[in-house]
Amino acid sequence: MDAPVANLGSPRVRFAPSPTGFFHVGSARTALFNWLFARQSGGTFVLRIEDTDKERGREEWVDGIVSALSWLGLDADEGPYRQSERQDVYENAIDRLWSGGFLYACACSREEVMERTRSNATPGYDGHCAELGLAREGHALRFRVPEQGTTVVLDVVRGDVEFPHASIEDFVVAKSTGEPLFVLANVVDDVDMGISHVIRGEDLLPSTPKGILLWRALLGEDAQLPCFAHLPMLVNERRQKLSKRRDPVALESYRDRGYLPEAMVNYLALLGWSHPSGREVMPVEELVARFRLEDVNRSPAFFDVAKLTHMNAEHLRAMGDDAFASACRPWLEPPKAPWPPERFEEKVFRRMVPLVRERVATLDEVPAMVDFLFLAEPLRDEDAWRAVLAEQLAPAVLRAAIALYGSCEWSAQALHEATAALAVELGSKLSKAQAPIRVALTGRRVGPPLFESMELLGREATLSRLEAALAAALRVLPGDADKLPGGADEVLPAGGSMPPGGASQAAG
RNA sequence: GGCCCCAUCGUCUAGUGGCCUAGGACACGACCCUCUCAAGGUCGAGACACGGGUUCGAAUCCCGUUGGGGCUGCCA
Repeated sequence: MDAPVANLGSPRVRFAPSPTGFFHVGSARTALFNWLFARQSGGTFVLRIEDTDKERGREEWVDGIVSALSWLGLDADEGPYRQSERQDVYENAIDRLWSGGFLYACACSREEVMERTRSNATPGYDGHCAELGLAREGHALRFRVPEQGTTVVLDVVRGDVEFPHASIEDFVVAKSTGEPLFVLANVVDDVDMGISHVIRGEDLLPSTPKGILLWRALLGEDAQLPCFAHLPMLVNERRQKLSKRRDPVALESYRDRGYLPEAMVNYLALLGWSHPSGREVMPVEELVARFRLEDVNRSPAFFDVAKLTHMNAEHLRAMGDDAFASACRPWLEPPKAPWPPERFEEKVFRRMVPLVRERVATLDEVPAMVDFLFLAEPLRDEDAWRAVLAEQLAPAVLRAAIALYGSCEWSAQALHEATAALAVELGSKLSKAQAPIRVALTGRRVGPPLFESMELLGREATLSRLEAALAAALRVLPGDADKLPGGADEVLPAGGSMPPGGASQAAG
């Protein structure tokens, strides 16, 4: 091991996940706070994979960590280092601890340890093997915790936390195979990598005094310890620590559901920290500028998807057309999009961008906003379709619309005016009259502004969809004009002119 | 059980002894705007866990209680 690196110069922090599953939003928050601190202090952000347990780590999980950090934009300055490649460093540390008399070999089986723990008044393992003088080889190695005294954790967010040594058992630092355990490898690496600030979840607070004991055993009683900051836990609605088993915590799933990395970062930053001005929606640069470790609070925070969703909508609305369009990319082709790729028209979509952007909270809502433009027939929301077309006014509106749209100027404004006039003619409000037209064209009762949509859809598709809807409306209203042997073409109003069947005006 | 942490609206939080009849945001409700839906605007309901201290004065400091959580592995 190299000489100790004191807390001089710029800070060095590390994010040290273990690759035991998909990437967790709680891990993302820890990584973010480390990264923010490093960036705002001009420090170094180190990525270290804690894969000392060979039976659990999997390469794909390491890839998951790296890609998740990359998606969030939390770039590491060093690493990833892997503990699995640093065995010699730990063995060397164990040698030194052994020869320094800090360790003893323990031959107790798991069952024996459990019995001793249960029957003994002192917490944890009772130190049974401490004075047996067993050989080092083939045995687990335990750290000899002093019986007297207290170890104090100096924590930036929690203040000084005291742990009486009497409450700390003689913990295992190396397996009987010689492999190091987390608490040892973690400290050895922090020392070796010159880590100045340990920023991690509060669940690690109870193991911190053990780490400090090791740190001092390795470097001496007056060793320069890192500055600790234990972040409040992220909890579920039942106020329990977020769990991979029961809670939706996979970062990837949020990405796949159309959440923006900048929204995720913004939201995560607000869990346990707040901007001094109270501002909530802000770019990452602002987070970097204002983040202070000392301002992190102490109480657990519920990961609230509803608020994340709101944050996402805010970030979406703040995006430029190009950025929004490119963020939409994955949602504009199968399997996320329901239309055949060859029918998609970039120009048409780009015209829709400003209308869509302010109506979606997540990107996976985008396809449903525009699918009617790229599908031969709109996808029908059957409930909406039936309900709207069953209105008494529907056939008249559709007939009049067909007549009007056959000849009017094909622009959103002209269509708006024509439809408004139609409503007046029928003694209806425009808001009511537009409903059957909307459902005829888009299959849904809600969606982007109707007249802009119509302009892009084009006269031909508009008219044929209106006619199909009229036919359907007459079927559900038998009293109106029963029996339509010839289909929609025969129900055009007498005074209406035939549609010229012009070519699509879409995206002209 | 032991050790440790935490405690302001349903949720995230502001608040560091008087500026608090406790502020903001999300969610919720009403209204306005409006071609639907959003967005936006206005308004509304909604919290200092409890009990003792200290103090002229406490959400803020101290003690206790209660509640919640974490840790307690030859996992990390």
